[in-house]
Amino acid sequence: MDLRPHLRWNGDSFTCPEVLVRRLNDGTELRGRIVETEAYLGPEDEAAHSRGGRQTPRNRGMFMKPGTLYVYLIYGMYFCMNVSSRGDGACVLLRALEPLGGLETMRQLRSTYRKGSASRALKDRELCSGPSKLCQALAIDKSFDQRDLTEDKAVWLEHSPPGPREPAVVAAARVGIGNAGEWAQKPLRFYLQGSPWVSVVDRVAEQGTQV
DNA sequence: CAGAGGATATGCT
DNA sequence: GCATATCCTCTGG
Repeated sequence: MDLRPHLRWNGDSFTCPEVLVRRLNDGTELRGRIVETEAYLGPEDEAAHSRGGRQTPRNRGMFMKPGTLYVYLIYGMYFCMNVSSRGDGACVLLRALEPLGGLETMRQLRSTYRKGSASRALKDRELCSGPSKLCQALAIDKSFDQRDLTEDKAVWLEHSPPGPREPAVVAAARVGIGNAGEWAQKPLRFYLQGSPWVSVVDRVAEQGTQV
């Protein structure tokens, strides 16, 4: 298994996007195809939590072996899910999934965590179109931090069957990192062009993308 | 549709 | 104290 998805997504061998599977305690399996990621390159990356090589209790998973999960709490109330990609502080943030199975359970999980929970039913596109949304939809929380994605019984990756055409991948600036200098501009966010499941579409970046 | 504001744990100055 | 790899609700055009 290639556990350096940001290289896969960047390279010319992007033919088999991965499917993330989450098995709940009751046996329900939730499935989503990864359609958007961000790469964080490690100590040199000013926008990464591992910048400067600093290790804290929070970011320890970034420095563990490739395939280790780094799940952290953001803004005091949401989770983000990353996969360590080299073991030196580099990782991949999962930003959006195309829901493939267990959508009703995802909808339930999402509304449970949401604020005014009594409100409207969520559309399919609202289930996994953001890093913290997908954590809610798949019931991923801090207890998954530092787990091994290649060994865990509750969460793993599967290859999705190759489609008729290679999907075009857009490389765009990462989201939500305004204060990281030149690193904020680098095209380290990758998503499937035209996918309705991504969190943020960058029309300008798509102009420069070779299809 | 765009923008403002709130919730609030963790790490840094 | 202050910023942050976010999301949701409310308001105004």
